[in-house]
Amino acid sequence: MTDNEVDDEAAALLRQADQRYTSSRRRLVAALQAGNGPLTITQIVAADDTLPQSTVYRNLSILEEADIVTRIVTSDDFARYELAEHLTEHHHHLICSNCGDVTDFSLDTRTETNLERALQRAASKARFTAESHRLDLLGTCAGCQ
Amino acid sequence: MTDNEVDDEAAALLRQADQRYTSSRRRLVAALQAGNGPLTITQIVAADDTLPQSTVYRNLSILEEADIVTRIVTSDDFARYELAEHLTEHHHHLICSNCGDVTDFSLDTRTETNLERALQRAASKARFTAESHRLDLLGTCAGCQ
DNA sequence: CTCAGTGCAAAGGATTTGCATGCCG
DNA sequence: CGGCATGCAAATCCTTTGCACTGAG
Repeated sequence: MTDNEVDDEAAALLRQADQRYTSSRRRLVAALQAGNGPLTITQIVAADDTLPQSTVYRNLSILEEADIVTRIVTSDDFARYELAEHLTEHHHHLICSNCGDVTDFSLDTRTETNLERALQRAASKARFTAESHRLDLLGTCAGCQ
Repeated sequence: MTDNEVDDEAAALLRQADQRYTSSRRRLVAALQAGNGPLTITQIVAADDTLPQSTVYRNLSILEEADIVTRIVTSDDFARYELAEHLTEHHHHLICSNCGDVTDFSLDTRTETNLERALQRAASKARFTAESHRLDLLGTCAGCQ
């Protein structure tokens, strides 16, 4: 999905949620598209310091409710946000235990499909209705070696 | 690993970290063994209300540092704690999006091994040193259907 | 004009910490 | 006895909210 398509989709989703696609919200979506992994509020404010923190928090929460962004928590004290999966590609996270930074990666389709199947089996055994899965790799990033 | 073995191992790890295995700490380890998934501070205090919150927080953090317990964050505002992986079995989590509860599950060895390999490939491609992985299934638990 | 969106500053809530007391070694 | 562990209460810090103001339709 190109940047413009994401933009259009975001506009549609917000309209559907009776929300406007304001300048702040556009800039948030743009910031998230620019990052190569989920971003913290601090990182977003640093990248665009015309956005006050409260606006960032408030709008991210609205974008989350409209299913445009997803909120992620890792282990440190900072929530991170990324574009919702249907606006990107299914992917996973490399989480650096040292600096806390998070970047995206993907598995090959074969592995992903097999995993999906195994998870489905495990879920039904526990009478659990699975909606999605989340897979993180913990370790040390290239910069922190 | 039996409960007693866990206890012995915990004692050894604490000694190694120059920490005592006090009564509060024993009770925390016992509480975590009893649960069939990671527990929140609230759940722990509810299960053993002779433990003051501050002691629970403080000791869990010490136990975490001694590599006896692991701290987990899901999406809600409560951290959860479980026994470290080397004191249990490798497992994953079913996270209920409705009630927030977390329970354990495992994958068959075959799937787990293949996954491990695929992750290793992906990690080295990103010059990331992988230490462990974390796999959660999100959805609705049996009780919340 | 109206009303949602904005920005500041103050409030909220999980978690942490200071300090006096108690207890293990 | 000495020092770590404990428990209470106060402090922290990310996050949320109240309120008055601004701007788009």
